[in-house]
Amino acid sequence: MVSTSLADDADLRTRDAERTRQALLDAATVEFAELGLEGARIDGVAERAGVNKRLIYYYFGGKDGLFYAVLARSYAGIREAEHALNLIHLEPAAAIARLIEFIWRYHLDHPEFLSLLNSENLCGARHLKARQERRILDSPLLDWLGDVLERGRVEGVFRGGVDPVQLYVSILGQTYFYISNRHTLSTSFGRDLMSPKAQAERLSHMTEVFLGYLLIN
Amino acid sequence: MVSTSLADDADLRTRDAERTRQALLDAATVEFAELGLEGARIDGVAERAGVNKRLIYYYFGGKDGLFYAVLARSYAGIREAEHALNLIHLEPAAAIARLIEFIWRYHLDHPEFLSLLNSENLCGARHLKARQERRILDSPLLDWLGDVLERGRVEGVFRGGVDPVQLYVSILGQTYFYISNRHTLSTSFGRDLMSPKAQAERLSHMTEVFLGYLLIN
Amino acid sequence: MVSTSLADDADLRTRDAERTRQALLDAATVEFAELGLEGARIDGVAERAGVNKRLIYYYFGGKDGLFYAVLARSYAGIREAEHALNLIHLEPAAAIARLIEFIWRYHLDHPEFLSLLNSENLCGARHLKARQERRILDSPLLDWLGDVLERGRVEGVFRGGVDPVQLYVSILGQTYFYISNRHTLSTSFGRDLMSPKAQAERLSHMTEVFLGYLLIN
Amino acid sequence: MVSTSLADDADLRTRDAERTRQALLDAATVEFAELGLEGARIDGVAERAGVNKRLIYYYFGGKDGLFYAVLARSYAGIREAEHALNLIHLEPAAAIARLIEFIWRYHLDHPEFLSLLNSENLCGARHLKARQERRILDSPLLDWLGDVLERGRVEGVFRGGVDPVQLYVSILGQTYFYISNRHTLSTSFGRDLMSPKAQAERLSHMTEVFLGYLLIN
DNA sequence: TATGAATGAGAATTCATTCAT
DNA sequence: TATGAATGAATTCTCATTCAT
Repeated sequence: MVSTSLADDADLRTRDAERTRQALLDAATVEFAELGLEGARIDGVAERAGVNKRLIYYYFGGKDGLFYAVLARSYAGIREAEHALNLIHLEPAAAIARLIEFIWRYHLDHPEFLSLLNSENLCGARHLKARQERRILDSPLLDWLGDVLERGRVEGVFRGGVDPVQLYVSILGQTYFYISNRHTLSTSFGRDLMSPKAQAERLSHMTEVFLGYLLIN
Repeated sequence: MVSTSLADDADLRTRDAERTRQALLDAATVEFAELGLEGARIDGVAERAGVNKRLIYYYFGGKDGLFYAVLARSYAGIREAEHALNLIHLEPAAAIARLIEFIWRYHLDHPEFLSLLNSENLCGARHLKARQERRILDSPLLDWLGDVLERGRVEGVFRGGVDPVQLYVSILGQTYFYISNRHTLSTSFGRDLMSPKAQAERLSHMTEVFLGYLLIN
Repeated sequence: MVSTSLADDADLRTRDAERTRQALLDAATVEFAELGLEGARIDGVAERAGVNKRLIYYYFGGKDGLFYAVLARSYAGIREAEHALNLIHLEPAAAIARLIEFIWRYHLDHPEFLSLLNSENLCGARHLKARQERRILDSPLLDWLGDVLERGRVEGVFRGGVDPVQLYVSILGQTYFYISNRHTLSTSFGRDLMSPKAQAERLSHMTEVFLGYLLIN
Repeated sequence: MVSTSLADDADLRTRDAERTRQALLDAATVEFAELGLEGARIDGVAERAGVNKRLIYYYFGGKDGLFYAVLARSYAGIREAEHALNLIHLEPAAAIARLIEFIWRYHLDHPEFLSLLNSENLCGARHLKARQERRILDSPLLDWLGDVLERGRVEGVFRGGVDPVQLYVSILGQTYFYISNRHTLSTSFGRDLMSPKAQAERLSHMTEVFLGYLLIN
């Protein structure tokens, strides 16, 4: 009853190890998102994870390694979500609307991702540049957006000459800025930007802008 | 162009409170913009300013007081620049183009302002909320944009029903995000986003989007 | 109307100087009493006095000089109060009771004096030892107590062989300790030691003890 | 007598948490007693203890936590010493004399305790009030004194109507004040109050006062 | 794999004091 | 006599990281 087979022991250890890693990543995601790269504390992460802080060094090498792991996992998360999106069988206009809504919802649901990106940009993207894992940065959305724009042009509903990269950045910018800067914006405008009504208005405005721009007549 | 007058140099050593204050604010603006609120160091600011760090406490009370002063001065700077903008005597479409260009140029020329805003948002805008100096947040641009939209609508060139606040935030978002997230974006796209050519393309894209959206026909 | 005679000017200046000195001493007395010698702040004193802190150096040379001045003035205060006490025309027992009451009241009314003495003792009385102003320490009470004890012995009402110094210290100790240690004592006993009732009980207890000890029969 | 065993020295370098804690408490007791709460230095404590100062924060949270720990241990020390005192099998008068002598000796041997209490009172007993560990403050002496007074009264040797709390405070006051204020008192009187002779005289005076007060006839 | 103990460099902040006017 | 500006040395406290087990 006390002894277990060697294989089981190894298994359990492996599973615990993985659980510990995930607990650390979860905790670190919150810590980094709330406090920024510099503001986050190793002790804070360990405490949130309920784990000895020495393990952060064991698993991730240090604070920067941990941050990179968190960031990479966040990118992986959005990549995964993107794959669930299917624009091909939608009409061009509907596809654009769907894309905007997807990005908007994802940013709303994952403000921590925006915060992590801010941190990464503050330090000149040194974590991403250090490791050349370009894969995690490649979004299929860009290609799909290109397809949709082309399809719309061919069908005569969209204007031509639209750079998918520029448009993609514009969509991201409109959602990102609204959410990431909500505190200063709501202080400026004296409005709650995050009420359900405000959210709905924002989404319909964005959709209107981009479709208004793209659609011919 | 680089040299400063002897008088300036000499005066820096004299007991000129205002000059010392400004030197600290200049230094702190750079330090906070480059390293963020948490990453900035009191020693770093003092060294950049060539001033005893004790004076930071003497004049600003502490790191947070200094940050607020820096932020407030940055807001004042953009407010001042805005006043030089004159949209009234322009046709609606030209006024919109001018507005977009103004914001774009200002953000390009003052990336430190974007960084400061990111820092302020990261901490929930606690500095702005602590002092209720709402004045510094009030931009005349919003009113002017409202006027332009209305003028365009009356003249029959712009669509109606456009919320100036939403549009203002959209314009800001498109410029802000491109500049603030340039490091991760350029890593993602493998493009230099800041080359003169890229800048020009970005501006013309943005103008196209918003005018394409607003203009009827 | 604008010009005043030179003499008046000098007078006014002198009077203002004295007022400033007194304001500083008043402020410092409170600051030192509340926070102790080490806990007291030069800035705190200047602020309480509503005076530039440079003047502390001008008038008193520094923190230690200020503390000594405060202490000396406090001693002078109690010496002055003592002179108003007249034990000679009282019967021995009444004189003792009067003496105890006087000390008790003075300590109650001047807890800052106790605190200052504690500070001075903590640093080995270095301020008093540095200047040999023994005069300020000489209390007439000791002589008067000696007289009363002798008178009582001769009249056959008091026991003999009582050392006035020991008795004086005992009386001081009983009042001093109760007041100086009131915070820990009241925490220990869970009683408010400073209510009027508690104060009255304390005084009558002390009087009882010392008269019970001294009186024959 | 002075030398410590090799084992002790070696162990101080090992990772013995309890030993480190005690070393810090010993060092801090001296530092706080000599310099007061405000005058004591974290660096001073660490240096005296031969320990990294970071550990003060690790074990005690900060200066105040350390002070409380020191104070609590000091209270525990006197509580322990008290338990060795046995008054029950002594005659009332002898018991009182024994009690006075015990307190006197304890204060003489532990002047640091008096100093710590002064510090605690200076700050309004905030450390004790913050934690509600009333137990450490409860002395058995008070009950025992009550018993002795009652016994004496019943046996007809002591006067009645004596409040044990008042008497206890009086005894404490007489010993405490003499020792705690020895520097100013000896400066005042120009006598060495701590010579063996002076100590003996003080003890006999105190005993005489309280027995003179209590005993009938 | 996991952990409590320990550390050195550095962080913000404080403080008595002096300078220049 | 008075004052705002300036300073250097401390002082408390923090932090990422390593050690020993």
